[in-house]
Amino acid sequence: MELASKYNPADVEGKWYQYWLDNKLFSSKPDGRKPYTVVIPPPNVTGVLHMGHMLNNTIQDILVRRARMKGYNACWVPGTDHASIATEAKVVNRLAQQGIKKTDLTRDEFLKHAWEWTDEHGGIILKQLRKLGASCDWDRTAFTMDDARSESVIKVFVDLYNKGLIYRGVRMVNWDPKALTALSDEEVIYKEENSKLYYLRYKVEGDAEGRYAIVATTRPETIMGDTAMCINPNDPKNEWLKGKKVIVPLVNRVIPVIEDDYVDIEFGTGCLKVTPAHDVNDYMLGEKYNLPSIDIFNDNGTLSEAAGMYVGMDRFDVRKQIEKDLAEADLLEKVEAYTNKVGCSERTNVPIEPKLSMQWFLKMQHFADMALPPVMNDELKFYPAKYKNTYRNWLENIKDWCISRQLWWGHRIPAYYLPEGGYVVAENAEKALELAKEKTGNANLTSADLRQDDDCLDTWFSSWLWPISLFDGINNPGNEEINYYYPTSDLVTGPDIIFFWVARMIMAGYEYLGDMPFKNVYFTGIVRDKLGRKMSKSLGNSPDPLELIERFGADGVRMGMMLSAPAGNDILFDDTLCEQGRNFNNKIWNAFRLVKGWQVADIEQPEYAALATQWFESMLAKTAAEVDDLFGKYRLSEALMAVYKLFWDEFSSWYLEMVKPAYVNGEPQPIDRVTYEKTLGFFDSLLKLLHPFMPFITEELWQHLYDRKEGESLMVQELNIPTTCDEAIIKNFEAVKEVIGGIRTIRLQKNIAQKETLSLQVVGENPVATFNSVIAKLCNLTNVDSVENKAEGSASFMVGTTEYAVPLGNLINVEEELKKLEADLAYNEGFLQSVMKKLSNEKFVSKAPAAVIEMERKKQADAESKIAALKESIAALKK
RNA sequence: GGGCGUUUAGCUCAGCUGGUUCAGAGCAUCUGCCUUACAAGCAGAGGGUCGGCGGUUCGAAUCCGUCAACGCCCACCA
Repeated sequence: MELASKYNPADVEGKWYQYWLDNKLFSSKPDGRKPYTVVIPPPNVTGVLHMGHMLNNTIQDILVRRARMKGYNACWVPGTDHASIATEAKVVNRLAQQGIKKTDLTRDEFLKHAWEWTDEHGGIILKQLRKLGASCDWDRTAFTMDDARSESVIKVFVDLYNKGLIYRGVRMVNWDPKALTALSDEEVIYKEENSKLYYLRYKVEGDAEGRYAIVATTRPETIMGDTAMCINPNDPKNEWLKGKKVIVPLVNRVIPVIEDDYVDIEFGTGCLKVTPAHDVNDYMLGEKYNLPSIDIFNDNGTLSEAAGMYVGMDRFDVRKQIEKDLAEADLLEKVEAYTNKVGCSERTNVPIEPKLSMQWFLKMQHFADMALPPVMNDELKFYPAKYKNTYRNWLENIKDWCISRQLWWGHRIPAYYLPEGGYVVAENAEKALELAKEKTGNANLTSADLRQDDDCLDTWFSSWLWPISLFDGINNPGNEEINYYYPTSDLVTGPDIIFFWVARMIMAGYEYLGDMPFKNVYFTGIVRDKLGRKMSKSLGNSPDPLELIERFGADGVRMGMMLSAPAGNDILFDDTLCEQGRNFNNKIWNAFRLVKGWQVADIEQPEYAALATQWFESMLAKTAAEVDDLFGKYRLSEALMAVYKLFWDEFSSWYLEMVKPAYVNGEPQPIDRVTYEKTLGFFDSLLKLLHPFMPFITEELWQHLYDRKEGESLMVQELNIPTTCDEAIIKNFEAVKEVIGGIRTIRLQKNIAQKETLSLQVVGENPVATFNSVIAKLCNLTNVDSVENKAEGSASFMVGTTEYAVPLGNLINVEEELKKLEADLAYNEGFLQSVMKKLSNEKFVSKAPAAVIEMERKKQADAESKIAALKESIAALKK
């Protein structure tokens, strides 16, 4: 077989992915094996793959593939999320481009457009994941708005309503004036903003001196909604305002001065304007003091009729205008620069408007009580564990969840209003009608008399059921799949959705299955550029994942992602990481070329090769054990590094160099069969260890390693490398490496080519004598001799307490050699001194554990023997 | 305003309950090599007073206190 000297991923990736699909290797059905289940964090249906998805899905694929090879029935369920606000916004924009306004359409017409959009763009991202190698069971692909999921959502809503956990009420909610919907608290992002603090003059009614109360506000455009002014009762400077009435500037409405210690005496003038309809705190004051509430805004953020002024203008235009008007009327005391936090919609990015409105809420205390303990006591583990604090903090301060959204794209709330007021909640219109008849006692009601609530549910109200609804556990409780796959094993997601999603899935899990939805949560970091900036479209610093895959191969990119991605740490992504991944692929490729290029003969196995295989067998076992341990701790990048070093350093640089047959007279020699078979076996094991990280190249090489049958695949081989190793041989070999390194250094310093043979002298006992044949081969030595005294004119070095010398005759520069030895001597004498200082410290000797003292004594003895040897060498040179 | 976390070689990070030769890895850097698997490579080398200060201890990167810088989360300050 001829192989190019460079690995070309494009030649193999598509081929093997199709092969895996054709052989149904990703597919999972309940069976007698233990399940290993992962549900994908469903990307937005209209989303496009970005680096965050790459990281997240690479990790999932690594975990899934490894579990599969460890003998689990691995099931990775893919799917997408309908993302109501984001998708609806996209559909509205597209319609706008066609000159169609949403308000011109009926709900059904709009939904038709939305489904068209979904069918067109939906699932692109899932296709892209295949390029990455994701081993999802695609037959299970789900959508949060498909029939089974929708039915589950509605069932759950009805159930929670019947349990008394869902209620409807008028509350101050976060209103998104662009998306025209309420948002949950979690969907509001507070941003620092440079704004102004306006000091407004409120004339005091009937004050003989014509005095003003000065109110500081950031939102002068809301004065039309003022229904009181509030002072702190303990504020001496505003004592004079008690019991007075003031006149709202421009508006000329007379409002009372009320007193509440909510007001901060230190802030501004200590006078607070109270606008119950447009501020959460003011709303509370309004409730408390029974103030009227004037809603001056329309849903889109323009001023309403109720404002009486500036009607129809946008809220921010009004702010500019009213500043002018106030100044003209001499009612503006001053304006100060001010930074404050403004809540913005997570989706549309516009400042949210606190708004009083009728919404549906889910009572959360009940869920919080269930969801907190299992995480705190590590039944359900978070990696990294620091997120337990974040989780706890949220649950301990839980607020009710506003679950209604004024959107059409989503699950419509199954509440039906009765003609004479009131409503019923039911899974469908028929059941609603029955209930309605019961409730009203009117048997003549028809479904036309009922009006279904127009609102949709929050997207997360469907995603929180994801681990259950994917296995139809809501519609079909106790079915075979839910029993088998639930609880799922690992969830891989970002910490940014710990409240939105993770916490709520835990809640739903305990509510509906009485058990956790997953056993472990792996929180990934955020993918940033190498300067630490978040990747964003506007910065243009976000690479296109598919282009990266083209440049470096999927395996190269996967490795690039994983090389620096410890759980919970942000990864600073840089193309050079992928380059490293690509280079590694090439290394594997070329090692394979070497091995498969050997001629095999039935000749005796050389001693050095026998030693090499023994040693590598142990290294392999040791690393396999290490990798097991690291996977157990979800330290994936370290596991990858361990395998990387095993392959590159131990296997390629040491093992292959040791067993590689020599050339004689320009002719390659054959390798003995025993070593050859062992080497193929090692390669097989290495490919298995590597496969979860780099599935494509490993499959390609595995297929060529031996003759394989159609349908066979590395991805379903069992990863069962023995993990017991011979520590002694590993330790001895470390010394061998040092000896070889010492000789190589001498060659380099003296500029002696590898072709020229040398000999090695070991002064005194040779602790690595068993490896002489290995040392001789790698260093091109004619002989390794044990001597009493090294030859004159030799370059020497020490490994441990043993001195090694390479006779070089007149090549030796005595001056240089002396300098080197003396530096070595000085170092060892200094070291001995520090050890002696410790040992002569009575407190140390009396208090430190015996083992530690023993260690120090050994250090002392070793140093002394080294010093003696060095002194001897120096004396010999000086002769 | 609270809470959490980070600070170890040029970069990204390991260093678990304090003690196996005065701190490790990968990348990058430097030196020498186009040696018939691989220059996307090979061989070798250099590089850190473990953020500052103080304490506990025979002994601290590792424990405690404090300060500083950075980051994240939560919170209604107009």
